[in-house]
Amino acid sequence: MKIDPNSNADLSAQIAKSIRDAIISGDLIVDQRLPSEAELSDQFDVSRPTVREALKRLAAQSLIRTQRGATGGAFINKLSFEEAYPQQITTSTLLLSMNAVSFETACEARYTLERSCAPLSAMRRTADHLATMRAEIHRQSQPGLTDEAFCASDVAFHRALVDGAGNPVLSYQLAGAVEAMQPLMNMITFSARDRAKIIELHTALADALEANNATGVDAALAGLESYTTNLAKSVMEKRKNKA
Amino acid sequence: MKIDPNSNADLSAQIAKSIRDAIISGDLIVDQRLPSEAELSDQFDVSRPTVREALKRLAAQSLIRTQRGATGGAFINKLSFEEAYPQQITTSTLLLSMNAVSFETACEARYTLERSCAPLSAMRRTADHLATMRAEIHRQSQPGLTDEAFCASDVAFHRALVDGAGNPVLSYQLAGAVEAMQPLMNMITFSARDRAKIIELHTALADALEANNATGVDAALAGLESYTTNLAKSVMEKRKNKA
DNA sequence: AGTTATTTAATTGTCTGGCATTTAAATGGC
DNA sequence: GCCATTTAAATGCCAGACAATTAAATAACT
Repeated sequence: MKIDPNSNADLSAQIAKSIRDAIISGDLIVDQRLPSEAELSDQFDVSRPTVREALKRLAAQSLIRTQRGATGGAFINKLSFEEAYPQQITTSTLLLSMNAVSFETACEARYTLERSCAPLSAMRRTADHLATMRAEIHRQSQPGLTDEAFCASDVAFHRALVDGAGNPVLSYQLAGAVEAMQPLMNMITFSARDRAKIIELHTALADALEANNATGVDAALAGLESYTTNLAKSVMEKRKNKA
Repeated sequence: MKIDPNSNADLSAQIAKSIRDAIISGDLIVDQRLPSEAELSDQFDVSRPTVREALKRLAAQSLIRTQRGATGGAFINKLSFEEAYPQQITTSTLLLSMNAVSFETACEARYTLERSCAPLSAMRRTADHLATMRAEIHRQSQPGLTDEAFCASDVAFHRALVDGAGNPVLSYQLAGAVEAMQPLMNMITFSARDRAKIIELHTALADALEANNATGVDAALAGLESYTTNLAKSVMEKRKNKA
């Protein structure tokens, strides 16, 4: 392994890329131990701090994990869906907040993706998924619930719907879309009347899912999308008038 | 800012988290300059190498960029969709290869998501999107094309379809699903007959898109999914018999 | 005065060397 | 054979230094 010291990229970035490529290509496999930091600095002909910076880059992407002690070192990490979730959500959240994506666009994407899960979920959802959704509906109808808690429950409800499709890849992809919307949703203050309407649609959704009725689920989601969008629009309108 | 030296997490990880949280919460805004490494090491009461490791972690997630020189430093990076794409693809690819996701599951997720874009794309696709797709179809019918090139063209074709929906959030979410499939698709060797069938379905898809016919697009995608799945199944079958 | 060349200061990038901490294995005593 | 101790290997962290880069301040020259 050799590194070009005349490249405009950092040495640590080059080394990280070199190792990352080896992981992606399959040259390094899960749980395999990388050479020690001292050995790596020999191989790449750089100092140990530089190697360490490279390893931290990889650790930030959950590509490796490190362990101290005699048999320690850096190991290729088995990237799990559970680990990838938060990163996906963080990235999606920042993308939305930094790129001035309109509420409509984000909402459209979210419901478009979610509706695609409806047929599968209507087919495969288990009793557990249904129970989770009913429980969240119940929580949502509690009076003293804060807006944040209401939104969190909303996320949990929709996640159960998505998970009902029984496809982990789908769940992963949807996590970003659904959870990243939460900060945006939190900006909307839900009145008691709005909550009742949302709960009504959630109940219709759960009923349809219980009856394995894909069309009904889809209709409920469409209803939610249009209601949410209109709600957001009127909230924005009010704010503009006040200011 | 204070860091707990007794936590089981690395100091650099804690510092990175502290800064990352400040970015997510909006305390640090785009293009804002972080304190210099020397100042940060004072503030967090750690050494400069430790601060640097923290900054490299953030750089690995494209959350900051650094610049050398008198007015240099670390700046909060505006995370763009373009930057986020490759990371999303890398993560999706590794998730598939490390978690023994079956071809069927991955394929189902990919086409489920893609079909959800069909109605929007049939409504909004521009002439450009259509031209890209026609061009890719033409490339796919070239005789001497390698399997890799054929798959790459396939990806470009489907990406044009997704982009046609005119929703950047949707395009971003789909990028992972579509592109991460490519390595799996590459494992299938396409015979001339298979390619002809795929091109036929692509043509039908483009025709339906040109006619703003959402149902037609959806049908073509459904056809592609079942054809691809069956193809993969028979390839796996043959391999098993040989071995 | 205006323009160009030079110096200076600030900052990141990298290296050397070292010590602290953690962990498992080797060693030794019973 | 079992338990306590030592040892060695590895990561985690630090101090200090120098190199490279960059922009601004300064000086020199026309």
